[in-house]
Order: sequence, then structure tokens, then C-alpha cells
Amino acid sequence: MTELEKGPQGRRRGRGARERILSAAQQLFREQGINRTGMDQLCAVAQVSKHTAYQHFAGKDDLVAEYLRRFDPDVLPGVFDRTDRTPRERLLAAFDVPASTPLCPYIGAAVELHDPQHPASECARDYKKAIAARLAETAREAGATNPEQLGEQLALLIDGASARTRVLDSECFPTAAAIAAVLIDNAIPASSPRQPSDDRATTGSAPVPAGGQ
Amino acid sequence: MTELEKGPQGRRRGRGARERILSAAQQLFREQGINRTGMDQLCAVAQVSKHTAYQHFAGKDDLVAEYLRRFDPDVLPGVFDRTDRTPRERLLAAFDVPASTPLCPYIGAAVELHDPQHPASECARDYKKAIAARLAETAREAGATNPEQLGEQLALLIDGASARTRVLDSECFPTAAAIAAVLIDNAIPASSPRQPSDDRATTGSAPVPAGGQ
DNA sequence: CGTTATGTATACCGATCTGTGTGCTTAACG
DNA sequence: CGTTAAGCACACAGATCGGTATACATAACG
Repeated sequence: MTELEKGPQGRRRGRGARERILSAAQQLFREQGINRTGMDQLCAVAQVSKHTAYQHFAGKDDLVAEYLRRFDPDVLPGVFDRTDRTPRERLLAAFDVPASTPLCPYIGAAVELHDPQHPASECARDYKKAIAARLAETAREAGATNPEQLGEQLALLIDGASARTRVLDSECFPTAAAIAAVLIDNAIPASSPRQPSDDRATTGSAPVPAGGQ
Repeated sequence: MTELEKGPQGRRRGRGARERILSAAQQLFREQGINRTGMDQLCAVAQVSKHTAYQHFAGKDDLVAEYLRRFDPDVLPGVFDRTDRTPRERLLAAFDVPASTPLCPYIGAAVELHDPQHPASECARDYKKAIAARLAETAREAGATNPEQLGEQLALLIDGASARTRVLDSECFPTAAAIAAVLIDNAIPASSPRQPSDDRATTGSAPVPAGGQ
């Protein structure tokens, strides 16, 4: 989904301007925010003519939406796909983000754009719902009595940690992880709350830091 | 703190332009965000000359900082000062915000300004710390084993609910309140987790909606 | 090779932004 | 009443914004 756009036929011979634009957007939007990043600066960083930029994207709004859609595949893949972990470990791994992760770009976009009708805002909504759904799915695997509720709760914790980290300018994910542990243990009736070693999975445990957030 | 500024002497006879400016800022910044509200529009709403606005505030940044400082006294006063409630009820009342409360203005400012050094960002940090401190204080009253931890956890829940409400465009505070109830009951050793009626306070319980957020 | 799509360079447009400067009106206080 | 400061109306400066137009270069494909 990252290589075959815009060409009705399968030709396409360009030098990859679109990728450079999206790459620059990802960098600058995270570093400076969306509103504080002008198209001139963005094109300069991407080493792309302004004309070309507006040939690939209908406007800045369109670019922002595409910038957000680009996260879909690579945000929490290393969290949910790890079959070498118990469901409980996978749920907790969602809070194991590298220190000083900027800010969830979806929250940033929703706040900066300030328009629920904006395509990027709808994209952010969809993504947040998807994350909650995957958490709920994993919660079901873990044997939670109310997986949907636990998924929504954990999603709220992630957003809270991300937003609060931004405001306080200090890491908040450990706090969220502690809450998550309590909620998870409270939601799983079979497992004893303070006994994490009753997992039925084969391979052992490895403290791997998760990717995005 | 809201009526005696700017005059070296105690004279002052103006028609209250400063108050109108701050009032308009409070309205517009919440409705449209900070960056999307120009000084022209703000002055028009406040029915104030632009010249006068820049006579009261050194610049927009200064105005934003003042706008945030103005919340300090009146955000969660009706939550912590209610002596007719048990500490536990007071903690939970912090999550009883009226539906569709816009977004915590401090989170909004921190995200929109995107500069931790900005006076308004520092103000937001101070406020968030103060809220956590008051929650911790109340948690101590409630007999929590680790009041500071519980205060920080509840503060994170509030921020998470506020941010997530904005992104999802649907109310998230009930979810946060449910988590809070679990955390509070888990943190208070004396009270049994599923028995809220063993409070030692005199007056009964009244489901009153709290003020700000 | 020649066509065609893709990209570059640059200038420009109108709108909007924060912030000032000038001159006039009006209200408060002695 | 007269002084004085607060406020108003309006124009303007300088910068930046998103977006467009024109003209030229180049790479890919037939």
C-alpha cells in the first residue's frame, strides 16, 4: 500500500517524491506540530518542488490525512503479533514505549485540527477504535470477563499517558502500566492477581520494548 | 486577583476592557483553539480595540498564559471543598463532569503551542501537578496506602478521558470513573472492594454533578 | 529516438497573521 | 470644569500562510 498509487497503468517511473513528502511530514509534524509546519518548509525538507507536492496531494489537509493513515500498519504491530508472549504480556507491552515518545499523532491531529469532520480527525477516530478493538481481542484471549470494557479502559490509559507526558514533559507510561496491571488482574477471574507465572504459552518471556505507541 | 491590575495608583476608571478580552479568549480558545483564533476576531468578540488589547497584554502569548492562569481558582473547587462528602466521593466526583466538556484547556494549550518553554506550557504543568497534589491529598484523607501514587493515577485518568473524548468525539469520563473506582478501592485497605456503604462520614450521599473538569 | 509523465525552479497570488502608529472620543477623578 | 488616562477606529507594516502558474529538465517507456 506504499508503492502503487496514482498510476492508472502499472508504469510509474518517478524518483519517489511522494515518499519523501510523507517522510518529511512524519518528521516535521511530530517535531513541530501540524499547524506550525508550513508547506514551504515541508517541501524544502523533502527536497521536493512545491508544484510536485500539490500534484500528489490535493492540499495540506489531504497530506495530513495521508500522514496519519501511514501509521496504521506500523504502530502496534510488534505488540499484538508476538505469539511468544501470553495475552497478558501483550496487553502490558502496549505500555512499554521507549522513553519520550513524542505524542500520539492522532491526539495531536485531533487537537490541532480542531474539526471532527476533518478527514484526518475521522482517521484518528478509526485508529483509536481499532486499537481498542485489538486490545479487547487480546483481552478476550487473556480470558477477561468483559473484554470490550477492558480494551476501552486500556486504550484510555494509553491516551492518558501520552497526553499527560506531553503536558508534564515527563514520562507517564509507567504509571499507566501500573494501572493496567491492576485492571487486567481484576478482569481475569481465573488467574490469581499477583501470580504472573501461570501462563500456558510455550516460549519464555523477553523484555522487548514495543515499537510505536 | 481579577479586578486590580495595571494601575500603579489605585485610580483606574476604565470600562473593563481587560475582562472582556479574557472572557472572549476563554470562549474562542475553547471553541476554536488557540492557533485558529486571530487577534482580530478576538478583539471583535471582546468589543475591544486592537490597540487596547496590546496595551493590556504584551502579545498573544502573554494573553494565552493569562487565559490559562484564570482557570486556577475555579476549575475543581466544587470537588475538593465539599465537606459534606466522604473523601472517596470527592475523588470520584472529579470524574463527574458535564457531558461534552470541550477539552482540558491545559492539554489543548500544551499541544497547540508545542513548546515546553512557553509560559502557558509551564502554567499547564504547574496546574496539572497541583491537581495531582490535591487528588493525593484527598487520597490520603481517604486512607490510601500510597496517596501520591493514587493521586497521579487519578490525574492520568482524567487527562486520558479528556483527550480521548476529544479524539473519539464521545464521552469517556464514565470509563475513567469506573477505573478510578477500582483503583480507589484497591488502594484503601480498610474498605472492602465491593462494599461502598461502609463510609464513616455522617451526612449521606448526593449525586451532584461537579463543575469544571 | 521521441513521447510522456514526473519533477524542479521560481515567481506570484490573495488571505491571514501578529503587532504598531495616528488621531479622536469618552469617562473618571480632583 | 479641566486634566488625564482609558478606550476606540482605522490604517498599515512585515511576515507567513496555503495554493497556483509558467517554463524548463529529466527519467522511463514504447
